[in-house]
Amino acid sequence: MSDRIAAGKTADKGATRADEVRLAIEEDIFLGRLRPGTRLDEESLAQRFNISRTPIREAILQLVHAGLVEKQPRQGAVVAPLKLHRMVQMFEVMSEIEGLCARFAARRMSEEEKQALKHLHDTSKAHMEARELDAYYAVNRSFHEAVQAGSHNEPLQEIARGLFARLAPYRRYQLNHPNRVKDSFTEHDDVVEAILAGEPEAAYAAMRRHVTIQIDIFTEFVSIMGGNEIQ
Amino acid sequence: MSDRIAAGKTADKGATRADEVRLAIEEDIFLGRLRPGTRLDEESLAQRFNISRTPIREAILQLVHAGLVEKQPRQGAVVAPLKLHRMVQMFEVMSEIEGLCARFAARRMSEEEKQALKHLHDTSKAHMEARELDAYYAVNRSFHEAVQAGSHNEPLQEIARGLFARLAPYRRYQLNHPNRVKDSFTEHDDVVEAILAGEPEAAYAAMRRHVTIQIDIFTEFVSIMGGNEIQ
DNA sequence: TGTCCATCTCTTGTATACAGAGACGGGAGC
DNA sequence: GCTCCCGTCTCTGTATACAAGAGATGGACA
Repeated sequence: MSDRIAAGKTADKGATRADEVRLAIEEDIFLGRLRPGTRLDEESLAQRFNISRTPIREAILQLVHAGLVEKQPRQGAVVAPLKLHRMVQMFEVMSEIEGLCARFAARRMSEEEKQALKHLHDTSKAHMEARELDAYYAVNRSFHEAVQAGSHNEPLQEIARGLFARLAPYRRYQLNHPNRVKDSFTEHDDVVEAILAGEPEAAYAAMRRHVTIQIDIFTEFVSIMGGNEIQ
Repeated sequence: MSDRIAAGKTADKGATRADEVRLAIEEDIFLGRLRPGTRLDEESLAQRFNISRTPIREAILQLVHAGLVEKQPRQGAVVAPLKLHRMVQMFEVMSEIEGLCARFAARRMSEEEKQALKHLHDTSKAHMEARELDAYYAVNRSFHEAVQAGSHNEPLQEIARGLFARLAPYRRYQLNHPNRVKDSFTEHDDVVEAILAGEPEAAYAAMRRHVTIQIDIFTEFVSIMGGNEIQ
């Protein structure tokens, strides 16, 4: 049964093989085991998961429509390599989308949600002070997800998740920027404050600034690398 | 070859049968030939297009990920019926996304693009005065697409297109609202003016208002119908 | 007569076989 | 020695056959 699927989190009960494969490949992309540009060969994937090509094809199609994989008729699929200018555009949209989430969150979060958000933020502070990078970034992701959920707008959350997924493989590049963790925490601080105080525009501005700074760091990184296509 | 595909626009040269089927079904949904809630039976679709179930399944999967179709494992696919509160949320996001497009457009549109937008707007005025409803709404769509393209941000355009596609089957309901065409034109007028003048925030506000009004009309329509699920 | 259970059928999910389009390499010609 | 063309070969796209789950239907029992 599910032992046929080698990697990744276990899928839901009612899920099909295709879904399990999709989750596994998705995780491989997130974690960098599959780098952008890597070819996805149907036959070898079929062998790896010990199933036929049919569900593999379906999984790949789903990934194509999630934007994680690119595919051209009769020329196979590769993990989507993002062109630089497109990635900058995506960050640009991301900053607005996340800002929007924060604006809604400031208006709509329940007291429980606000407390949960504050708790997440406090946790990340502990990780920051202990210099636990990986833990900090894990909580960081939860933080953003909490704000997104706080928007109480599902389509908006889906858009945010989609953008996040497509940018995820590139986020690790900013890990090593000097003082990034400390600055990031300070920016989060502004966001939390505005949301807890129920100030939509301040929350929007703070979150937008936070994500925009990531664009700066990213383009800075790219200009050092000098490449037009990151892989 | 392509004569196997009965309906819709002809697909690209390199396209697969699955792509052709997807386009055909997409158009059926847009034009209301397939109403939300309609079951998509793989076998009968295969017969209709005179191909096997395999490409049909791929087409359906693509539609699922475009949000036009919903699917549960082993229970088939139906044209996505939107829950009311979800639809309102989508309009809510749409107003922000289109507002964002307008904001970017005001900053980034070239002189040629601005002239083309103005020309579209003038054309719609003629249709309005001649009371040519269908023509007006066709140009209306082009108008919105022009603004989206003017944002010069592809991911943003994709998001806007996706939302538009999912809302398209429901838009026709506002056709008959009293004075809607005239009001709509006036709202467009504000948008055009702001964009031509290069005023991002005014363009954002005008476009946001324009789409928000559609939400009002829509909810008004729904409250008259009284249903929780529109079909 | 109503309800519950078993079976049956219909539809989807998966496997496998086949066909066709590009890619790649070898050989021939310049 | 280099280039171009043709054949082969691999991989994707499609068809078809098979398996399995979900809902329907009918019968039996209360």
